[in-house]
Amino acid sequence: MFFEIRKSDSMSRRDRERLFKRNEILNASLRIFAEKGFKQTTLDEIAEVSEYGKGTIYNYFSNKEEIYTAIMEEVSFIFSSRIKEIYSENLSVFDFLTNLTKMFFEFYETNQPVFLLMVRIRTDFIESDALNKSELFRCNHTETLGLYREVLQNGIDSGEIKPIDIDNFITFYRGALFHFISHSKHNGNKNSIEENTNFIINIVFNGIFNQ
Amino acid sequence: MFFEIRKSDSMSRRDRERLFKRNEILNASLRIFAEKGFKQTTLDEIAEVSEYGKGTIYNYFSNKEEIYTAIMEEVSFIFSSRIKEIYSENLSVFDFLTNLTKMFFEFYETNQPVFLLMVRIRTDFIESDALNKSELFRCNHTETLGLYREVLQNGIDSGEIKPIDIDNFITFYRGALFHFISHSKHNGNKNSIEENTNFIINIVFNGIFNQ
Amino acid sequence: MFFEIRKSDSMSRRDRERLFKRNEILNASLRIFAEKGFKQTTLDEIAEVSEYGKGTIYNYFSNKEEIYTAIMEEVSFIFSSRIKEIYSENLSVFDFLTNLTKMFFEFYETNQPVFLLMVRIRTDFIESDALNKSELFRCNHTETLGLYREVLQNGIDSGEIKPIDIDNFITFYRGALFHFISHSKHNGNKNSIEENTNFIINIVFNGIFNQ
Amino acid sequence: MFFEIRKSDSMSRRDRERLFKRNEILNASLRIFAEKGFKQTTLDEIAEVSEYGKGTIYNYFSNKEEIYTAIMEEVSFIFSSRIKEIYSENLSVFDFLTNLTKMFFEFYETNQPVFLLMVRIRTDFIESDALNKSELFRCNHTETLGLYREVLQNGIDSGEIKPIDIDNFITFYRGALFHFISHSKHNGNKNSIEENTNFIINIVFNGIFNQ
DNA sequence: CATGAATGAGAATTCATTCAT
DNA sequence: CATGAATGAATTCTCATTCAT
Repeated sequence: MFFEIRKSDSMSRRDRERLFKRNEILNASLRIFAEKGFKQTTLDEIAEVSEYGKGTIYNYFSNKEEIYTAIMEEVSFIFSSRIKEIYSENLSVFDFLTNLTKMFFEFYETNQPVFLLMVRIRTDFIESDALNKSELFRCNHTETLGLYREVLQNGIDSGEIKPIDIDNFITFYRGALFHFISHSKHNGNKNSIEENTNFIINIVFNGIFNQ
Repeated sequence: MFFEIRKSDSMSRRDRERLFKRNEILNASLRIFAEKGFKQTTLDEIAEVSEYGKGTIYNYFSNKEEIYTAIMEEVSFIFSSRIKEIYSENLSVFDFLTNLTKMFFEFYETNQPVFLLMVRIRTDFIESDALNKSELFRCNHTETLGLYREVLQNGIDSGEIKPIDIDNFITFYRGALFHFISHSKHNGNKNSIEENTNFIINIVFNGIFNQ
Repeated sequence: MFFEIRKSDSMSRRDRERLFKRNEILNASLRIFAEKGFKQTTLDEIAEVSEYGKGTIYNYFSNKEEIYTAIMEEVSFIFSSRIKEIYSENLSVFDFLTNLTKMFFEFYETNQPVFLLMVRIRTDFIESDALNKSELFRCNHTETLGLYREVLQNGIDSGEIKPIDIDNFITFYRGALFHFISHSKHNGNKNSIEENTNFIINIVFNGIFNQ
Repeated sequence: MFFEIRKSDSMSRRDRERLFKRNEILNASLRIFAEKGFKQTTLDEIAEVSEYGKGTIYNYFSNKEEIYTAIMEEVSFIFSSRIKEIYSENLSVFDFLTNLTKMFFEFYETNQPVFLLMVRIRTDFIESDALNKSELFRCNHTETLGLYREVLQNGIDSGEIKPIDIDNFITFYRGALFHFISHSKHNGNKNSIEENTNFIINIVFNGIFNQ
């Protein structure tokens, strides 16, 4: 499960239970949102999958959008954290992107719905404008971009990579990667994470020209 | 406008008018579908934007899904045609992908909603299963893939490009390109079509490594 | 066809044509009303079956209800006439009802939709209150009842039949007959008109008791 | 009211309440269906008469047809049960039909809408094909017919009644009876149940011939 | 007159949210 | 808190009727 209690020490039993149930609802919702999108997902379904009453859900979230936002914030937080971790290792652009790519593939492997949901947000950003309202979400996004930029700028400065337009490259790379991952299963891709990672990294760093 | 009367010669005035109005409805729907997606789009809105009564819409299409399908079939047909044209010039992989990339950028420039809608389908394929039912749509898709494959295989055989996994490359390339284009405006990309095309082609063919 | 031009002599060509077309519409409507009832029948269907444009129909009738009323008035008129004919022969109750019964069976044979429609009215009398407004319809009904009553009263007076409650008998007899005829096909009844007539007349006049 | 809770012992309060409300909806619908027929009846009206919100109705039935089917199944079940009871007394044809006739008159007296609805089904069988789908309904019908047949066959074998065509007689008798009852009020029939029963039974068993 | 396109009032159905228990 | 019944606003779709050509 994606939503799990992590720092339960400092909480009262009541608070822990509350958080636990809240997470159960989020996990159920996550799966359905990922599969169907925001509008398509009904509260009846969330209630059924989460095995709580429909009314109960409203004790934890004040409306459907809030559930979606909570998920997206957590998702963006997790991704942001993972990226930060990799960033903190002070790697070359090549190693940074290799690790990043591997991390996304692994994430897909273990948390497919979360990943698909993230991809979906990038298209659906209009379906629910909750995200635009979410300070946290935008903040994570901006912060992450900053890390990417820094690594790439260093790579350019050190001569590791060509002096490309950084922001465009980020758009390009993330689009390619997320799309590739989310369509890989559908397209019958049977390669291992390493093979897929190498495939992408190879293209991006060396190109497909022979020589 | 995307839907326009092309071969009106052989039609009666009545038929031409009917087609014209049908196209008006399609053009209006297209914009809204592109912006909001299938489920989000209401018939009231289509009626309002197309400036017809709600009932009138149903004189041209038997339900909402049929409008969506009609659009998608036309969109897929147009893209398929453009790709075929480029393919028929018997170009090298480099020139093929360069022209293709330019074509997609140009398409975005002149028919932004159509392009966005196409991108949306790739995520939304669940929202409406109309597409799965559309023989024409699937057919265009398969045919297009065949062209890609042939060009790439020739490129590999002739030694122009490395012996990459063709299907994975197609997934990668299309994902990258479509995502890049659809996010370029949102990301403040001010480059010309040529600049953007070169940017992408350069990465894909030469990589970002410095030498 | 049920609606046919009968007295066309005194009419101008224009009037004859008008009447002819009006009848075509009525004949088409009749079939559909008989099969589906008033509400279920759409003007689109009437237009299609009658092979006239929807608008044309409104040149002959000012609304759907008027078509229905026109049919009902004609139907009630025809039945009323047939009953009058039989009545005018001054028959015994036995012969009167025998002829009447035979007539209804024959009518069903040649004009099944008309007959079914008539039966339907007896249940549907609420669906369209047109009938309540139709003076002619009520008039035919009353007149017919009068004939029945007279024949039966004469039969009672002459000692042919028992002194039964006349109005109740009429209700009973008509209900039985109409229901029997309209369900006969559905129930797999393969008897000839004579056999069916005898069957009913026999029960009504002699009863089913053995002796 | 027609729908009432009968075996509430084994149910929880919640289930009892749910059943109670479901019955309220059915009773309201029954009246309207009887008066107007299936198509004519709107959910707005059912909601209004049953004094529930329109949405509430959908918590108990998944669509309008299901309400109609539920009613028809119950109606057919009740009638079937009553007929079985009378059948189980092993009566002569005369007593069987007398009791049956009385039962139908009594039923009309206490549950007029239910009776009218039943009569309506016999004409409307096309309006909603729900009935064709209802196994239970067809089953009750077939079973009931079987009882009629058995009683009549015994009557023929024992010499009580003439050797008539049984199926045709059933069609005749039921048509006559149902029509008579449903039109009696409308026709100003003021007789008691006994008088009406005797009237019909007398005709059917002894005929109207004077000796 | 003939036509069929245009229309909107009306009907069924869905679903987020409220609320009494 | 937990629950699910109640609700009505919103949505899709139908169809009698009008009207311009």
